[in-house]
Amino acid sequence: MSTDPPGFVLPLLLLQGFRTLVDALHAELARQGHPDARPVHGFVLQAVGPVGITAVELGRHLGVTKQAAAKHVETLERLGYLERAADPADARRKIVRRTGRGADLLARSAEIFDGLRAGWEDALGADRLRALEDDLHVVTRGGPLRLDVPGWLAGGGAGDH
Amino acid sequence: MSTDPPGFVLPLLLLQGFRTLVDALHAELARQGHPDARPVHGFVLQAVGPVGITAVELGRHLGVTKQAAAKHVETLERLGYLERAADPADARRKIVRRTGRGADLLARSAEIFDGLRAGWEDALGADRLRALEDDLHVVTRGGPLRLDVPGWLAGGGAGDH
DNA sequence: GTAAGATGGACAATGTGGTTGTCGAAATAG
DNA sequence: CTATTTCGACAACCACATTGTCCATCTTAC
Repeated sequence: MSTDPPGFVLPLLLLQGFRTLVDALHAELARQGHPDARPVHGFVLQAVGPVGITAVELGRHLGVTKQAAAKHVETLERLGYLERAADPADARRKIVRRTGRGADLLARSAEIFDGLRAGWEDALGADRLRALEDDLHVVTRGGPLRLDVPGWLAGGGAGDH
Repeated sequence: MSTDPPGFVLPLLLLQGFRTLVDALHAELARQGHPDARPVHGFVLQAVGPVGITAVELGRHLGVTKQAAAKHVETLERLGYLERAADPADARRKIVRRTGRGADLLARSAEIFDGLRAGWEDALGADRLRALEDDLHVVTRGGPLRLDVPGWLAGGGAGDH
């Protein structure tokens, strides 16, 4: 048996794997009418959910401040992926909702990811891919999805109010 | 047999796995005298290599502009991880080298990563972890390491001069 | 040997994403 | 009815990346 690889290759492989998938996703999304979509957008749209959400809640879901969340909303609104409406029950709240285009982006993303996964299945075999997923699930304990990755990588302290 | 998970969980698992490892690394690094170390720093120090490098070359290795690379060097110099020296053979070049502290950070990181990998080995079994690494190696084809992750996630176009 | 081009490093300006802090309006608790 | 909390907006600031420009220096061609 050969010797184990050094520990530091593991994180590199994981990051590279993530990047490989996301790059492929956006290459295909661009081809399917979403050239302006960026990796973060999927996270935000996912967090918005089917029923809508407020900026504060959104920030809480994503692990960033409400201001940062509001900025994303503004961007995605400009791109036509989100819309905001007043809440009739609470004049303070403005509900952020996905537009048809936003839903389309998510639907296509899901489909494309399924295709990419099928590609991995061809390369690795169904059993080994399932094992890979199961194992990652074990070691990560399925933490919440957070998109404060930029600042996190660079190292700025995160933390809401 | 149960049905396959949707494709979009795969990238999430990979990212979460990466984050899990890196968070654990830096928690331990902070305990071992490197509280200011941040995820990017390891990438930079690794790219600098044992013999030193110029800012332009560094940027090329990392997939960012020379200005961005120079800023990282400036930061790491301030933290005591890097030092710059004039090249006697070429008055234009300034060689960036790791300091003793920089080498120490890398050494400790390698050691800690080994420990984290051992933890995963305990949780998953040696064979399955090896399979996971091998499989990731297959699907990623071992691309170069790039640290333009922040801008990449957000979506800004990358590209040197 | 000198002139033209390429390379390395620094500086300035800009854009984006994030945070803190503050404020006013509206809902809720007492 | 008042006090507290919550939501959204505005302003300022910082970090990191980009492009563009400029100068010094090395290299190459003539």
